[in-house]
Amino acid sequence: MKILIIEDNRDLVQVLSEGFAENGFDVDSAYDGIEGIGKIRSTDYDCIVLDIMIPGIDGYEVVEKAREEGKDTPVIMLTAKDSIEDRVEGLNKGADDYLVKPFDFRELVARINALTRRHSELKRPILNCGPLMLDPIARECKADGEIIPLRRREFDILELLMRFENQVFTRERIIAHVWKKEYDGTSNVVDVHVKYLRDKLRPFNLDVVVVTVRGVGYKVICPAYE
Amino acid sequence: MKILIIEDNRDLVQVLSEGFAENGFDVDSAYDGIEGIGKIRSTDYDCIVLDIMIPGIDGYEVVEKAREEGKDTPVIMLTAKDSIEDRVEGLNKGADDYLVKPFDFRELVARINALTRRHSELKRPILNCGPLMLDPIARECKADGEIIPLRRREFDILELLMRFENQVFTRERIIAHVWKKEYDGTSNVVDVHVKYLRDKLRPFNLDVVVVTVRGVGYKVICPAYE
DNA sequence: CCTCAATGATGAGGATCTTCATGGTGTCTC
DNA sequence: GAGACACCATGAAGATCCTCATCATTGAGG
Repeated sequence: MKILIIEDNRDLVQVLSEGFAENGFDVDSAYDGIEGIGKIRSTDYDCIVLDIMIPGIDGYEVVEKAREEGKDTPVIMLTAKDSIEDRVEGLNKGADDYLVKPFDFRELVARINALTRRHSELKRPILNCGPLMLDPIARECKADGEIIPLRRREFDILELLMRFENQVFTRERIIAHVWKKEYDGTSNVVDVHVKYLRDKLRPFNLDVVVVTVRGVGYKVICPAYE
Repeated sequence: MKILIIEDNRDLVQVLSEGFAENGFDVDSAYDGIEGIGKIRSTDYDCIVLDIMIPGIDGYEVVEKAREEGKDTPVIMLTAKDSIEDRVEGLNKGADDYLVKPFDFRELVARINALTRRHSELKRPILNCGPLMLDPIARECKADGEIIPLRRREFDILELLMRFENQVFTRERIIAHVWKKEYDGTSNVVDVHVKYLRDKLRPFNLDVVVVTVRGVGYKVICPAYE
């Protein structure tokens, strides 16, 4: 299993390389877009881990170029937290999954495995829950083919819950994942955004999808399977 | 020079350790609060790099305990992006500086050097510019002793400019530092927040402190030295 | 000096997010 | 079943942030 890391932070590259090596991956690296493109051209990788903010050609263009040249190697993008929302077009250029910095290394490995496992079938991870569909890359949420415009918090919460369907998340864990900070124990932000989310799903008779688990937290269920 | 890293992400610990070693530091590490406290008790470090979100006892409590026990070793906190604002009290528990993840390794080294150099004199880095004073740890901005309430963006921009007084920052660099994303070239967010900032400084005749450098960006000057 | 174009400043409006207060609902005990 | 309590849902208001359109300023070239 051959992996290419394109990332200008050399320290991060070193950590990742060692981590991957421990996981039995064969690792190669590039420190900017030009070098990255070159390596993609000359070698067949099983997966590419690509930072967006790199010197010269940025990550989006790297994916685009790779795709134009017929490479369909799975690509996981690393992105800073705020870059997500306003880059939807860029995100559509062909990446298969993404991870927000700072991230958990185990999660990165999990996503690489998920992508390479199903490589050659459907790649981009689309989350489904009955008629509800969520595309984390396009950052789109649809029900019955109709786009439901979600705001950042709503989207992030729904994505988290849908990635682990039927698994309960405490407010702490939701805050930690979505807000990337610790829970002070008093705020009810999560509740409020869950309400917003339900309000938007209700017209599709889907608000039951987000279920309250009293005394614990929230989870997403797929009503079709009930 | 002996440094202790308290951080649960073992990969990050390894990167940092190696980086520090290259800089001639003697490195020790702990993976949670309890272990950290223990090591602080038993050893005299020159500096402690401390993540806030660690298992068990969190970073704030570690600093607090260390200070209660009379340790005045400089502490640099690592914090996720959103944790800043609503943790002012926690931040006041005795840390000397902080760094927002994801950060640049060179910046961490620079801050360690700054802290240890002036250890035993004034430690906590207070940024001054004539009558204007900014405390990044307390997240407070004062003029003539009076607190000027700044919002997140305003504070972050002012802090960046004041850390490098008289140095021009382009909108790109400001966006990269404060928003931690790349600049799309169209938005005028920076301009707007600079205006907000000036509006708040004007009552103190301090809006001239933030200077426009036409065609380039903004910088902070200290009018007293003119 | 005048004009034009580029650049920055500003005002207004709206989108999003958060907090707070209140009321409802489930759960436990007696 | 009634009451007490914890937990959750909701409405409303305000804080913060961002976009857009417009106006002012600056600098260059004629």
